[in-house]
Amino acid sequence: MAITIATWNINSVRLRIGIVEQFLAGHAPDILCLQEIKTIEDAFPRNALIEAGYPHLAIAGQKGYHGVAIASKIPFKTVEKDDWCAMGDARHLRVRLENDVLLDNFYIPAGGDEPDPAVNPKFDHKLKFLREMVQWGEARRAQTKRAVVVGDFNVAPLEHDVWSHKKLLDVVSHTPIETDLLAEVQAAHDWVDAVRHFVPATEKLYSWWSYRAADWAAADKGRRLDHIWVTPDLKDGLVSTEILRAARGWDKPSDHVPVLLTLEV
DNA sequence: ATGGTCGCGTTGCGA
Repeated sequence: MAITIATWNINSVRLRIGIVEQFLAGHAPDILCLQEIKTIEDAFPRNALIEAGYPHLAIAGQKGYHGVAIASKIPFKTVEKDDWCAMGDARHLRVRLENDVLLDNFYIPAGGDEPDPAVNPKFDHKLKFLREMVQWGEARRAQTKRAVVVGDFNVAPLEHDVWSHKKLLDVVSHTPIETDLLAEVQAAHDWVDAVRHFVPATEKLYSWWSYRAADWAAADKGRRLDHIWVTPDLKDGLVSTEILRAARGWDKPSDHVPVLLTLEV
């Protein structure tokens, strides 16, 4: 069967539940993975998602910061969450689907402003998180052949995943130390970048535009921070992808837009 | 070169 998985950094699910409903009504993914829900689990807008047709909910919440969730039309066999870097942050959820496909949803730390782990603890945390992901991939690759990983990775890995490769080489999200580490994460499980499977690496492609631009669309200084990867065994099942740029122009938008993948599993 | 805008939960912090 073909399923559609979407990932979206929503930047407060309570504030933006209206555009979540709009997105689900218009695009009807089978599974929606959210990051930065910015709420505890008890205050998560469960009823809105159930009424929208997504009764299967996995939520890892935290007061004020971070937080991830998975809302699904199809049931989960299991739900797990890992504690990355022993920080106690709500940055990860894993579900097993009925066909035994594993789906991991990540919110990787943004990393602050200064790209130097010696002076910036937030950047140090980001690099440690990525190194743990390398270990995770190496440990799991032998036993997990059918898996999808999505999320806000807060790294724009390729030259044309940012509006100016040269100008962003020393900007957190596109520094070589981060892009090299993300490449290690990808290699550790031979992950296939599902979106770039369909869009050539020579084409500019973004999923995030800063709130600080006076006119985000005119300036178009975006970055591709949100990703969907699949294991090689699922590569032949890739059907299509979409980055919903229009969502950046919706009422009271998130600074990220939904990224969608349809695949046969 | 600088500062620009968000959301949460209080007026600072993280993005």
